[in-house]
Amino acid sequence: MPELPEVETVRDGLARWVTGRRIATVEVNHARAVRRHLAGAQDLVARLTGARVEAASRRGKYLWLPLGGSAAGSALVAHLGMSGQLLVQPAGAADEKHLHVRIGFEDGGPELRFVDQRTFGGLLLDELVPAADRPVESVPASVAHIARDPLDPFFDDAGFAVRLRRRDSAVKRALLDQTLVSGIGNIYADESLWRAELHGERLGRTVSRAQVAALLGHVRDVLSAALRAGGTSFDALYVNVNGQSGYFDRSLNVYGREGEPCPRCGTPIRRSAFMNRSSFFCPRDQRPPRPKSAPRRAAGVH
DNA sequence: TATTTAACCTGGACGC
DNA sequence: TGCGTCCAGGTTAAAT
Repeated sequence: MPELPEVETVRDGLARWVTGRRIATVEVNHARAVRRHLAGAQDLVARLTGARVEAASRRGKYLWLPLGGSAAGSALVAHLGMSGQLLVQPAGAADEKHLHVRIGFEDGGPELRFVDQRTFGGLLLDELVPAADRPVESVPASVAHIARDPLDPFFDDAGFAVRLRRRDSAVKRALLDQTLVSGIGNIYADESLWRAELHGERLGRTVSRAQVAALLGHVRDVLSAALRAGGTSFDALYVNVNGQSGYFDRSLNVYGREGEPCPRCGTPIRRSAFMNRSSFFCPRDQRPPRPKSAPRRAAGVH
């Protein structure tokens, strides 16, 4: 699934292959893929046509291409959802089964394709606005609510710790909250918590400052290692812009490894349901929090 | 206000 | 073989 390392790998590919090129044609085959562009597919096509791609940027799991020329001040924003792909393909290559948007360029070179099996992802054209915490930086308005990611040099470690430790909900829920810290999904949340020897259901307010600092360090280690491996792929659902899979899945310690021995202590990895998805953890190294005790009856009352 | 849940979506795995 | 059910999970609107 595309989390930060996968999205960054795609961003890097877009920077190499698409930057500096002028858009000639845009074809939208599936309206759901542009549902977040509220003005509609026709408006998206009209505004993109003739625009020049100036760069490829990212915040968390969101990608965007700042535009110049007729669309200056705006950006083509993409989110890959769970199965979205941005592919750079020769213009004559066979269409993918779930090809939803095709963007051709004036130079006649490779085209940019948005392919998405589950259509949780999508594209939109949006205005760029100054970042709230650093106005010299601009982000699409639709991405402004997303926090910086832990690999961002302007990520605020102390602010993250304060907000996390104020929470009356689970640490894993906080890691997945993109308005608190971005780029982390289910896979890297479980891997980071395992490395930090923290159970994901521990409440934020029970975690010490030192534990938060250590957790952030592990998050950065996991994300960086996955980035070096080109991301994690379990199937053909995540690929870079050239259609190649990453290989970090070979380095996963707990995710998807129910019943296998914990690489640290040998205890079988356990799986549990959490937030409508699966959590994988070592029951020995990551002690679950004690369940909340039932409210005591007042003395003498039956 | 803070927190949690459900819906969206498709294809593969699995049981019968 | 074919059918039905479950599962994967990022985001957000709705519910609690």
